Amino acid sequence: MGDVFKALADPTRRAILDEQTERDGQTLFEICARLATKHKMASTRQAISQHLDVLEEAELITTRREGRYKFHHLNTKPLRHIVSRWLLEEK
Amino acid sequence: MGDVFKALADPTRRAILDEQTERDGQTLFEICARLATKHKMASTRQAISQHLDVLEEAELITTRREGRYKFHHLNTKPLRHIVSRWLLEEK
DNA sequence: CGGACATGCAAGTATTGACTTGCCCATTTT
DNA sequence: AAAATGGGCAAGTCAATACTTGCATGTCCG
Repeated sequence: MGDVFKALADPTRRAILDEQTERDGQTLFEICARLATKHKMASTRQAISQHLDVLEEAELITTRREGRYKFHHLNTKPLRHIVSRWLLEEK
Repeated sequence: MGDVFKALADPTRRAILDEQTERDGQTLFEICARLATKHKMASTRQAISQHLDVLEEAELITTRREGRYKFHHLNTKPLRHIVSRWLLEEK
């Protein structure tokens, strides 16, 4: 399994998570388009595809194939480890 | 200000935060010693010093000088941004 | 079937980041 | 004052990572 923290280290990947928060279940091309317009990030399809691989290995997103489409879904479970590791004593 | 997520991307820095959680207000040498023994991480003083710089820039630790000693204190506030960014809808 | 569409794979480049090495400064101790 | 102690600075090395480039595969639609 991949490293959740390393997956979060890249700003483009965090923008992808933001985008998935706003609209879950997007395809690669949708993510590309919305990153370019809404987040002003002009990354190539291949670059974003590799970012998605990293996020998937860290289990921050899950994927579902349907014909030639591949949909990406957000999974926030790994993020809760961060909370339980250092934020146990919430005020 | 530094990048909180990039600061968290390194396992040694995360171990430092763990160590500070257990015992707050340590000096550089104390951290070196305890990382070596309790966390089995044999890093040099300079390496750890640089990690502490990164953590301080990310405001995950604050420092307090006293004579020739410099004490390091944990600050979890930046971590709460993570929660508010993706974990708003807790089950 | 053939072309357009959505995605995957892999090698190469380039930048970032972790660590080393060597020396320096300030404070305390004797 | 001199040595010991705690920490800082800066250039260089090496490995990890982000991105590019080019081509390949599978699916849908006419």
